[in-house]
Amino acid sequence: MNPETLNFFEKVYEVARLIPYGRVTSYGAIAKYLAAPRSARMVGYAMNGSMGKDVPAHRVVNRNGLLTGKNHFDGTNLMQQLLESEGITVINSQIQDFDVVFWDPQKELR
DNA sequence: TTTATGACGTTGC
DNA sequence: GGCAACGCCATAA
Repeated sequence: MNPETLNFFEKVYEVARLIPYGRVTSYGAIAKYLAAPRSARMVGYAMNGSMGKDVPAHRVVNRNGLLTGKNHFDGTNLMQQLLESEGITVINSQIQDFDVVFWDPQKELR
């Protein structure tokens, strides 16, 4: 496997770990921060490999604020409960006030 | 090796 | 402003 690919995955995990409590971000934002805006899907795939690690994958959603990856968690609404326990309002796998809780790594970390 | 698929995003209608 | 289609790119079959 390419070293750069490993670095890409590691950077995804690193950024995900930096997400503040009660905040969320999108796959595209992370991909853009990693200078790979065309590889947003790979970010999602990386999260799949992050399961079992110290990565808050539940804080990463798509640009719509929709919990598209909730199926990859054990329970059907586990991801939603995790977010709600952090003070984020989630209704039917849809984050409310997404623009408020949204956390842009490129803007915050710069 | 080629084809299909997907935790996404952008563009066109 | 909402829905459909296309593009990207790594993994799986």
